[in-house]
Amino acid sequence: MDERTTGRAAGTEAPSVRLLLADDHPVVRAGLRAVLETEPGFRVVAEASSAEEAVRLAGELAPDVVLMDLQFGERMLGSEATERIASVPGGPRVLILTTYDTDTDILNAIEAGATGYLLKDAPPEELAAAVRSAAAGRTALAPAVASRLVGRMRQREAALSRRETEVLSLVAEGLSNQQISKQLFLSQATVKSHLAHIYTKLGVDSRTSAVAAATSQGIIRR
Amino acid sequence: MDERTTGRAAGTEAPSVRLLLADDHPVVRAGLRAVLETEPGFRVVAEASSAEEAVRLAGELAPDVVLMDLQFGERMLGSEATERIASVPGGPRVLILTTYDTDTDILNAIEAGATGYLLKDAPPEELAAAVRSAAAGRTALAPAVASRLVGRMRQREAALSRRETEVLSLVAEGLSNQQISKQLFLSQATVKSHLAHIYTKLGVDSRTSAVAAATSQGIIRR
DNA sequence: CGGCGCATCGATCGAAAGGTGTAACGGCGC
DNA sequence: GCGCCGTTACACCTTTCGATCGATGCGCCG
Repeated sequence: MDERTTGRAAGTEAPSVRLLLADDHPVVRAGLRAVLETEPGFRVVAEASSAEEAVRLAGELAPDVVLMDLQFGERMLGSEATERIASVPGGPRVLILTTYDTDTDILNAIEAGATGYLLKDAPPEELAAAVRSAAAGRTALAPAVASRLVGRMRQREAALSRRETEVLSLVAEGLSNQQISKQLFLSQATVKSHLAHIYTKLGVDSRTSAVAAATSQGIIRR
Repeated sequence: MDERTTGRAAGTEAPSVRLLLADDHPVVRAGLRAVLETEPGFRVVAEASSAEEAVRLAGELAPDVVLMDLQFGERMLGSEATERIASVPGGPRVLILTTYDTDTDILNAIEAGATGYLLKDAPPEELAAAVRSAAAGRTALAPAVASRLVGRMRQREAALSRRETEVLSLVAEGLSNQQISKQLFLSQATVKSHLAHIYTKLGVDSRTSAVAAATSQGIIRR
């Protein structure tokens, strides 16, 4: 709530946390820079506007923490960049900073090795605290994210197989069983079979409600 | 790329454009502030974190331009706030600044009286230029937005009626014709009738593809 | 005032989708 | 090796959906 100085004295040797900002929105990068550089103990060493650039700069500059967006323009390589950066043993911690909070996004990011997951509507103090936690190696989750995680763990049924997800995606695009069977070189019976399994797993009983459920849970995008 | 001074001399009488930033993300507000205040001729007089606050501050402070987000937390009152601010005769110009660029969003915003429509991934120069245009009363559209608009005008068929949109939304949530009829106190015949019209207008032939088409065109959300 | 679009309801009929049961095959773990 | 799971596939039956005819009342506009 109230502002208070950290326990450590400031004048020792300035152990600033070195940051890399990765986001495709210039405005967001400027905002993060503004918010974080006013806080003591942070130094933004570089900005990346694409996932590829983030991976490259993370390797070259070896920052302490990478603040990473999950949505980069059209392609969603944010999670992949996270994985590549986080896989380096002594490498930077990766803090995900995104607008959305779908279950699968969160899970994927954590599986990719992210140290924390923040939402962009987080207040500056929360942001700064999370970065400090990440720099120290501690996990940092936004409250909204944390509650989603436990809810997700409680009913981990909704794990569709790769094929099922593929079928459901085509359903979401509006294709009929007929069209899906042709596109995937299957019989309609198989498509129906997949759909029946999907319905059971999602607890629904129609293609449209399956799409609705999967979309709200972030299993399929768009 | 390179920094350069503006053509106008700075010392005349400082006719700064007075700005109100309305966005629910603190980081974005800070970013806008950082980007715009480094440019000469802009002054941020206030920030609003909700649509209601934006309307109130716009009335009290009478800024020249309001930079307005369309998505405020859960409810989408951004367009409503735009309408209320823009309806005042001598009032501020409203510049929409959002992440999404769906057709109906753009159309609604412009109908609500917005002077311009920008995307958050716009580079700082484009942003500053748009604000200057808006302050001068000129319309400012992001290139991506402009091209969408003309494409939209070309095939303006897809205008669903209010009732049709309502039905389609329920379809998108996964309800059956039966359930929709009960929820809207209609007969299934009427629901079917609405759907048939919807299919004709959207050029599709199934509920799922109607949802897909409407979603991609931004007619329905989520 | 006579259309026109919108919203409401009805009936019919064929096609599509969903429910249930059954089964084969390959991979993976205990 | 045996069982579980994912993927593929088929048959039969019921329900739902979509397409195509209708029809009525209402408000708006030229």
